[in-house]
Order: sequence, then C-alpha cells, then structure tokens
Amino acid sequence: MVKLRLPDGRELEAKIGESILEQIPPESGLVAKVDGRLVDLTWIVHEGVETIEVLDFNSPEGRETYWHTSSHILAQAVKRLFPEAKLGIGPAIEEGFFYDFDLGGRSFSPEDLERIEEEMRRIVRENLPVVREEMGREEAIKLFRSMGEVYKVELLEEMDEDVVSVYRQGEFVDLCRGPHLPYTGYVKALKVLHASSAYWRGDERNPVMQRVYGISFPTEEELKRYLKMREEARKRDHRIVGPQLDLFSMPSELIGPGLVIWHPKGARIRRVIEDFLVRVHLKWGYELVYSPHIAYTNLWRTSGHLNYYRDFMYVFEKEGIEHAVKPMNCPFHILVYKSKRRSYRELPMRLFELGTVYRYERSGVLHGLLRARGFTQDDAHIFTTPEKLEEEIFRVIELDEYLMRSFGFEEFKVEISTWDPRRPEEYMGSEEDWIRAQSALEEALRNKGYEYEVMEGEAAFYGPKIDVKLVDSIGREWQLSTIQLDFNLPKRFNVTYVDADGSEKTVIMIHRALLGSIERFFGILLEHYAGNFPLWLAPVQARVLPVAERHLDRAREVLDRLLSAGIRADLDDARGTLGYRIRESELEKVPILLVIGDREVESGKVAVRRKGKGNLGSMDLEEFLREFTEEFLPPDLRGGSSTF
RNA sequence: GCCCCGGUAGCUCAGCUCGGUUAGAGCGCCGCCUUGGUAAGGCGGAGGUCGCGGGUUCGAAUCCCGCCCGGGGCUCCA
Repeated sequence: MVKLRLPDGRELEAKIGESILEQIPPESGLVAKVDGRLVDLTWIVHEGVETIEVLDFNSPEGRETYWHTSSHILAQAVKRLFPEAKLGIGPAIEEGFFYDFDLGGRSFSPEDLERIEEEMRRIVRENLPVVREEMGREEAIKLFRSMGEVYKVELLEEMDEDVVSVYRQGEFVDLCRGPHLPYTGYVKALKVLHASSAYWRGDERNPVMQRVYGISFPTEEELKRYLKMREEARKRDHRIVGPQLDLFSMPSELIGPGLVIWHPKGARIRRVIEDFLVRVHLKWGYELVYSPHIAYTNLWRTSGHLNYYRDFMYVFEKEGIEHAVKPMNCPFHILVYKSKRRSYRELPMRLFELGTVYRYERSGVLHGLLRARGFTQDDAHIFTTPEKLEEEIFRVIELDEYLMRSFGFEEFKVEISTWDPRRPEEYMGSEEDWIRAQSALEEALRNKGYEYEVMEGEAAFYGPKIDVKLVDSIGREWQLSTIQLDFNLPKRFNVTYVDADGSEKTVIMIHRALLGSIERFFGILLEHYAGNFPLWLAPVQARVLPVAERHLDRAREVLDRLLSAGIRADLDDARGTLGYRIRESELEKVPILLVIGDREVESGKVAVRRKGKGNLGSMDLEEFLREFTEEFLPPDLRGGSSTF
C-alpha cells in the first residue's frame, strides 16, 4: 500500500497506474515528493513506491515549483511578443523568479513589461497543460538548434546526461529539469517587477542578457501583501530614512561617491555607539590604540597586500615617495606589538581601534552606508600563543554575542570557513597549524553552544575564519562579524614572542571586526528599527513640549533637570498647535515627550507621552527620572555599572 | 568596471512624446493672525544655472553628443 499525504495532513491510499493529480482534490497541491524525490503531479504512481507527499505553496519546494513555472510563463509571453528573443535561463529565486533573454542589443521598456505581464495573464487564462517529455540529448540539441535557441544548445552541449527533459506548454517548449505545475492556470496572481541586465552565465565577457524579474502567488491577497511588504522595506531604506531624520547625508556630486557626512543627530548616535564599544572593549581586556590615516606604500608591500590590493587603494606621491591612504589597520597594530620584544607573559595582547579606512570600491558596488569607500572598522588584532588560541576565540565570540544582543539582535547564523584539505599547497602555514586552528574555532563555537555550518574550501589562503550573520526585524540576513585567523602576516612581519623556555616563536594573529564597519552597522540598525531607535541610542531621547508660550519657563526648568541628569533632551518652541507639534516630534521619532501645560505648571508634574504608546499620564518629574534612568543608559552602564 | 534606467525648488514629483506665454503642485522654510491638552489651524511670501559641458535651432527643461552623479542588476567584496 502506498501512502499519499496531502498538504493538510490527510492521508489517502494511492492507486497504482494513475497520476497523483487524478487522486487528489482539485488544486490541492502543486508538486509532490516521492520517496524524497520531487516530481510533477502528473507523475504516474507505480509499484515499489513507499510514500508520496503532496506539497503546496506553504512548502519551499511548492513555492519553488510555483515560481519556476511562472518563469516559463514569463518566457512564453516574451517569445510571443518578441519572437526574435533568445532564451537564457529562468530559475525560481528566494523571492519570485526571473528569466534572461538576449534581445540582440535592445532592452525592455516599462511599457514592454506591462505588455509582458498582460500576456502572462492571458497564458494563465488559457490554462495550458504543462507536459514533461524526455528525449536524448542529441535530439534535444537538434530541437533547440532548429528553434535558434543558441544558449539552450550551449547548455545542452555541456551536459553529461544522455537523456534530458523538456517541458511544453502550448506552443512553448523549454529545456528544464522540472518539476512544474500541471497547468498554467495554477498561477493565480502575478506581477512583473522590474527588468535589469545580466551577463550570460554571469561573465562580463559574455553577451548581455535582459533579465526580467517577477513574483507570483496563489491569491491576489498574498500578492498585495507581498507588494506592500516590499514597499515597507523600501520605506525603511536607510538611504531615505537617514537623510529624512537628518542623521547623515552623502552628497556624492560634491564630495565623491561612497563618502558620508554625519549630521549632528547621526553623530550623536554614532558617538553613543563608539563610546559603548570603547568602554566594553577596555572592560574585556583590549587596549585602545590609534594609527595614522596615511603611510608609505611600502608598509603594504611588506604586508603583501599591495600586489593584489593596489587597485583598491588611494595612492599618491610626495617628494618622490609613494604614500597611500590606509585601506586596513593591521600593519599599524603589528608595529605597536613590534615596538619592543614581547614575552609570552604579555600574551594575548589585544589591540583595538576605531580605524577609519578608505578603499576604492568599484562604483557599481557602492550602496549607501552598507558599502562605502570611507568607513570606520571596530577593528582589533589579537596576538596570541597557540596554547591560548581557543580560549581567545571563545572570548571573542562571547563579546560578539554581548554586543549583538545589546543592539537588539537576537538571531544569528554562524559559518566557519575552512581550507580545502585536498589542496594544502594553496594555503599558507603547515597542515598541523590549520588542523589545530580549525578545531580551535569549532571547539570554541561548540563550547558556546552555537550551531554552525562548515564551508569547506572557503577560507582565505592565510587562515580559517568564523563569520556571523544576524537576522533583522523583517527577516533579512546581514553578514556582520568576522573573526579571521592569520598565519601569514606574523611571518611576513616577523611577529614573535619569547616563550617560557627562552625560545623565540611566531605569534598567531586574530583579526576581528564585530560590527564590521560603524557606517554599515549604523545603516543596518537604522533599517532594523525603521528609525525608531531604542531609548539609549535615540539622538533626542526626550523633548519638553510646552502647551503654550506661557509654559516656556517651567519647560526650561524641566529641560535643565533632564540635561543635568545626562539625558539627551531638547525643547519645543511652543509655536503652532499642540497637535501639530506632537505630529512633528512623532515623525522625528522622538521616543519621549514631556508635555507641560497649566495643569503641570500647577502640580509640578510632567505629562509623559511615549512614542508608539501614546499618553502615559502625568507623573512627578523625579519619579519619571527614576523610572526611565536605566532605559536611558547604554546596556553596560545599567544596574549600577559593570558589563556583567 | 559593464548593461539598462534616471537627474526639474530643501524633499516628493508634474511638465519632456510633438521645441515656443513668466517652469508648476504638495510638503518644508519665512512672516502675520491664531494661545492651543496628545499625529496636520488660517492667510500671505520667498525659494529654480531644469546635473555639468557642447551641438542643432530664430528659439532647448524638452532634440543630439560627451561627462558627472544616482538607482536596478551583473561582477567583485582580501
């Protein structure tokens, strides 16, 4: 007996010799998993099968199938409207799907996209059956060559399989592994999102393809919700919100692309973040250092960076000597270490710097604060003995977790990049070094109770690393912290210590940046909170708001009290209606408003309004301060003091 | 770097196809009136090198070319 499980959990007994589609309620599933293998619903059940699981849009496989068929509908629509278009590839992606077309040099206009979308709807209405067909590879090559689909022929020629599958719907046929939906009519709500360009197989030496992106859903409501969410994400774009809240700007036409100027309010937040970082690092046994922004290019020749990093550096010449603006802080920290002979007793030595660096990133990769040309790393280099490596890694991860939680991030994903053991000759350092280092990384993560993914062969030539990604309030992942071991620089700079037995040994170096770059982290934080920073980070923590001008005197007294309590507060000037001024402060995202009117002047109280919560009622000013003091403070200064 | 799209007031945008009054709107800003109780009170005013440079034309925000900057992608991210 073959069990057939429907998406709603019900189980049927499958009949041999009939397709899955015939045996389930109409449109109750999209695709099926037969003994772990994905198949079309039109697949015929045969002997020897154990379990069949029908999947709907709630499963990743269901969505992928849905979007994959949608991409075929897109391709079919394009072929109908632009018969000369040559098909590239058209996969489902994380959200939706795309298809690449070679239009022989032209591109799609917005009107074209609308027509394509209309044609897609027509194909859906036609409710064409989607039919799988298997054929020999040679036969397929002949078929696609006869259609002029040169890219499909190219793909086929590179395949190993002797038999390939194609899918037909109406007049349209495409090379495809599948699986697919049984009918085009299964796609209920669709939207062509935008067009862009991409190179055939992602290689810029290849022809340019026009890539059309789309999304589809089983109901109009879901499509609407998705489009609204997209709009939400767009609205919390730090490049829009930042200047809107007067935090920073990037007047690239005046100062060049990828450079930031911090306005007073943004600078306040940044200063709070940086002070917090410095205090915490000092508490955790780091020493604070500073290093210059420029140096002889030779310094990076020694580090070996110059060779392949030169194009990313700002290089200039003075009195016949080549200088460069620093693209990284490591060599300077090494020089601090090397300023004298070091004993094993001094290790681990942890040097921390908010180091501003400049990198000439290619113009196409710049993206607001998230990818800038000038940025400040929360950079540290730890010099340690091999014996203390694991303990150090553990401490770094612990610090990282503390920082992330302090900023309101709860969910992390950890990856560890290791070498490729089949090609040890491509890596710096001995096999023994690598194995010990990699197990130290893994051991530290296990001790911390983290789950992690091992990315074999992803390590840099000079050492393995740990990457930490965090998940923000709307589910997006951001690569943030990196903890990178380095066997290379200590050798190049001859960074050594005298061990207990009097012998000179080479240190192991850990590069680590936990927020990564202050700019980038700030951008992520801004999008995470959509501008509504928690109280300890808000640029204006509280605003005193007199109802009328006659309340200004009392309002100033209240303001003075707040300021002397160390709260970042300001005063509204009482011009305009109260409602208008409250709206202004709400839009500025000021977390706390203290309203002062006749009643408050009379009673000596303040009326507290919390953003998002509305009017909390009146309370005594001192009572207010007692109640909120903790929340006004950075996490490490709460509860009397001490990080832990 | 490459491909496509875009750049008009501080901001968001209309006007550009098809060249022709004094380039508009809303928000913001400034002034006056309004003295108010928890998300928009009223009236008036100022504000523009239409990204920059060149060309076509009697005439260019509008058409053409080059450059700069931005956006979406590709690639890159030691």
